[in-house]
Amino acid sequence: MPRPGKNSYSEQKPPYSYISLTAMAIQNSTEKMLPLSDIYKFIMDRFPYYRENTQRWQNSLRHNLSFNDCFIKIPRRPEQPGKGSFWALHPDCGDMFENGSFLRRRKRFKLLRAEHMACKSSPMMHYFHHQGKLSGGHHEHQGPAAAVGRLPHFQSYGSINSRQSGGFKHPFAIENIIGRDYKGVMTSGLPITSVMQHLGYPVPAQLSSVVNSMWPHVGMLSDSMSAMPLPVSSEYAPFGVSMKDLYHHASGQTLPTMPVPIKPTPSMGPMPGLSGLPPGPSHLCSSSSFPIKRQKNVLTLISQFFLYKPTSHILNYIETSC
DNA sequence: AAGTGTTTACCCCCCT
DNA sequence: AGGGGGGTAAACACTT
Repeated sequence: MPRPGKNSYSEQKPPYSYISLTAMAIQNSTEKMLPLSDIYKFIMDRFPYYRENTQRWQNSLRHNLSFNDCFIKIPRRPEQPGKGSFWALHPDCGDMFENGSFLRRRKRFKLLRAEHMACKSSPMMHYFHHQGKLSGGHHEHQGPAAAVGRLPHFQSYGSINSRQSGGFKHPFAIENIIGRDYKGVMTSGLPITSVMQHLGYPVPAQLSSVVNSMWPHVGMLSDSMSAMPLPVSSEYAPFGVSMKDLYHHASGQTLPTMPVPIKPTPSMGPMPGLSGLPPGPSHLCSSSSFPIKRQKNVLTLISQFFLYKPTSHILNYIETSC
């Protein structure tokens, strides 16, 4: 097994699986999705081993893209002509790799049968709905703001991962990728209802007043929702980060050019308090004097309002903003 | 035609 | 031995 990071892989096969390599390529892209040809290019640029026998490994890679549920297809826009679709990571596959390392997956990411059918029949819509899903499972406590954050291309990776792995932030986690670029946006204090309006959802005054009365101090999106970059323009380019930033670990430690296995430190235990709550909107519950149950009712109200929009509306949004 | 995407089959390795 | 993850080959369909 070659040691990654120090020596070139020119002669030896990198220790990463095709799934890992593909995930690296996608996460390394600014838009968190890549056409197949760009995935090839990423791999060949970084791993000379893959500059040979291209037919063999590219066939394997395509097989992995289709076979593994952790990869989803994003159709091209009409103004983006070209062959094939874009490939992205499924929003819930963030904890796929053990200890954040690309060397080994902890488990295969597998959709349930129903989910699989929905995803394969309409991946974009599945992606959207999955991102916005609020009830059940570990999404139970996430509010509508989190749903906003999980809209397609507002956030693509890392929230689940970072939540489950405590304080540990993999260098490819969204927290480390986004960095400071969105801090200004996030601290701008946009009300949730404004975000919804920004996305094209008419917000009745009744709903605004409910939100404002319930959360006079937390109706704003703050920097604690750092995993929820907001659209700053009509252009879809929310992840404009340099490679330097990408490989700069949260601790300030600079990583080698090659991704290396990440060892968790003893301090990487679960986040103190707020068990089960996402790192983003946790303050909605923790700092408010309103009972959590009542807040959840409002969150549910908003989420229903947000999600139960006609498909055409959602599709229109995706078409215009992706 | 070439590239892309899907599916099936078989193999190897590792772990339990 | 059985199961799961991963790699490879190949056939086939579809798209550009």
